[in-house]
Amino acid sequence: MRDVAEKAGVSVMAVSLALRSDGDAGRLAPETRERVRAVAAELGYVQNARARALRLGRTNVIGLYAGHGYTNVRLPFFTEVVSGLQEGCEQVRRDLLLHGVFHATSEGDIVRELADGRIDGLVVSVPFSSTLLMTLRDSGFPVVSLVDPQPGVPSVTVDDANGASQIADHLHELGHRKAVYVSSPDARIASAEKRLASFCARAQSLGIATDIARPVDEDHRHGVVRQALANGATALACWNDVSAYGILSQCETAGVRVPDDLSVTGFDGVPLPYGLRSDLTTIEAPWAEAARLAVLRLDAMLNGEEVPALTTLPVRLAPGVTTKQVS
Amino acid sequence: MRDVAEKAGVSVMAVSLALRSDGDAGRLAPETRERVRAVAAELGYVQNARARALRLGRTNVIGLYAGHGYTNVRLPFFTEVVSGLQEGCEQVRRDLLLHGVFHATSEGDIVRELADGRIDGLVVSVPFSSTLLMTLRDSGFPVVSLVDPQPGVPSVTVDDANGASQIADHLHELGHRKAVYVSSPDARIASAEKRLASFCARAQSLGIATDIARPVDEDHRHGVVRQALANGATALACWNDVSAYGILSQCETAGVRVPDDLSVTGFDGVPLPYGLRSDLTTIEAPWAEAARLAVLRLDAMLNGEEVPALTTLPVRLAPGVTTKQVS
DNA sequence: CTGAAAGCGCTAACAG
DNA sequence: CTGTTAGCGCTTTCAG
Repeated sequence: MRDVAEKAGVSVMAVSLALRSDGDAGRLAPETRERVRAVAAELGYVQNARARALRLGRTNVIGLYAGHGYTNVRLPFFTEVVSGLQEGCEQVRRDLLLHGVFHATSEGDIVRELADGRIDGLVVSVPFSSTLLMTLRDSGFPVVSLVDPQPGVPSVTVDDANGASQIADHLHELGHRKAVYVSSPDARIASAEKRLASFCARAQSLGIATDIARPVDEDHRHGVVRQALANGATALACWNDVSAYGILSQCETAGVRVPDDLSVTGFDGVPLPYGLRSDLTTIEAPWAEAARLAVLRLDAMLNGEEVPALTTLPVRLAPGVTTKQVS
Repeated sequence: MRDVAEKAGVSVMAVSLALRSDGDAGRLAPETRERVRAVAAELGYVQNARARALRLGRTNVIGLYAGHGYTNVRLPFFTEVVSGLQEGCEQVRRDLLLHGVFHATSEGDIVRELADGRIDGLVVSVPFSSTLLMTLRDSGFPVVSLVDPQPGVPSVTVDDANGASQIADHLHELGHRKAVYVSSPDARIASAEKRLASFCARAQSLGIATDIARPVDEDHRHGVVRQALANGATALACWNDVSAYGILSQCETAGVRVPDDLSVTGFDGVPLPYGLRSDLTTIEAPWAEAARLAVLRLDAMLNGEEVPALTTLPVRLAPGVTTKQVS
């Protein structure tokens, strides 16, 4: 920068001003400005992001925290989330940092890493209230919660209750009168419990008898399928697609035909790659859009704007071939 | 930091030393060190990454460049690549930056952004020689190329030639004597051309007559399928899985049965989500592993070590149900 | 409209 | 073994 200043016959200050993209445009004579820019281009000068970050107190980078360990983009759900974050980042001209270091370290270390200034703010996706998130929030670090609303943290989520109730409606229309709701083994997951409660409430009012299962592994899922059939259930409503595909896989090994012997539904509705059609009847939730909005919220916070405490996006039923009319 | 120093009754310097994780451990009395650490913990002090980055001249962050626009993690190929990069980053304790800003800007701006110090090095995945990459390389910026080897840049790739030749062998064993190779419409993609050349060479020596197609869109792919059947071809070998799934989709709309009427093969073999089995006969290429190695190479470069110019990973045939014996 | 000085928070040198 | 000095590259006062 000093080189540029010397060669252009101005002060370092002037160079700094001349290269400012939009801010204080009027402070420098257009002529000087252009001359400085020309010299800078000639010398191949690029502003140093590190120095800038230190001086300005921000990096224009936001991070993603999705629990200990790095985010598994192989899970379709996170593929969508990361895609949405990228879209949002492009929109607000920021970069996205995928943290790679907080595996197998203490929670204190993780907070330290997240709040050490390498990012300006964080999108958090943890399924239940975490002390880590609360620590971050209490320290005044800008955080937005995705998926599961967290107290005191602006959140973006989808309408779990409505989705679950749409599933109940769908099954009712198809004539199902006995179902099993396959929920998460971990009862702390807020969104899962919301779906469960909403499904059961709706099912009850529609006259669908509902059992609840919380399978923890493949064997257990196998048992759930057998038990359901033994009890005369005609449908299995799963709390998310991952769980639904697990059930489908067990049905296949057990020789249970879907949807002839049993109807199966999921929740999330993330598109498959390669344009492959998903056959699963599910609730399509706009996770990418939710993630994009989370970035916009975070950006607004960083700009000192007020942001809504909660944004809930609508979901819709996507009928597949895993549900059918009860004969 | 000054607060910590005062409270512990030492100089700022001592604090800096005490908090160093591994480096100069012996320079400070263990006792002082512990005292300082205790005070730091008490005050909730965290080192400022921005200041550190400026002073040390590095950020411990590496970036990914996969062409203009942000990397589409929805493409299974990039899902694998990003996963591999994450694994590598964890291993070398660095973060991964997904750039969000270089969409719709000039190439100069992109180079400026990539080389402005926000990242220490870059993993590049571009299918053919790009001036951007050469500019970066010539400026001495640490770069590793993934997928397509680039002159003067350490590269990690998979054995395209061997994979293509395995496909030819497979088709030959199944009795195919006439095939169409479905390549990329863009003849500049080095890996695609390598696969094409290797397939054709092997096919010829095995006595398989091979036509070449370079379909640009769905209509065109439709034509390729019809033409292939009209010409008596019994197999379509596609240069990658995306292209193969496109062909399969056209076969379906055209009422062409796979593999009864036509065998179809792909290349990449990326696993599908949800444990779904892919039915496509393809070449499994370890892209995640390649990406992980790319990070290790980059890290080695940044540590001033010598790195091999080219690393080629082996691939293997994964037979599916889209190929069968010619009757 | 432009320049000079001060400092963001940290660490590498050198003294003590 | 510890403290002092200087400076990474930039921008924000405050004078000119």
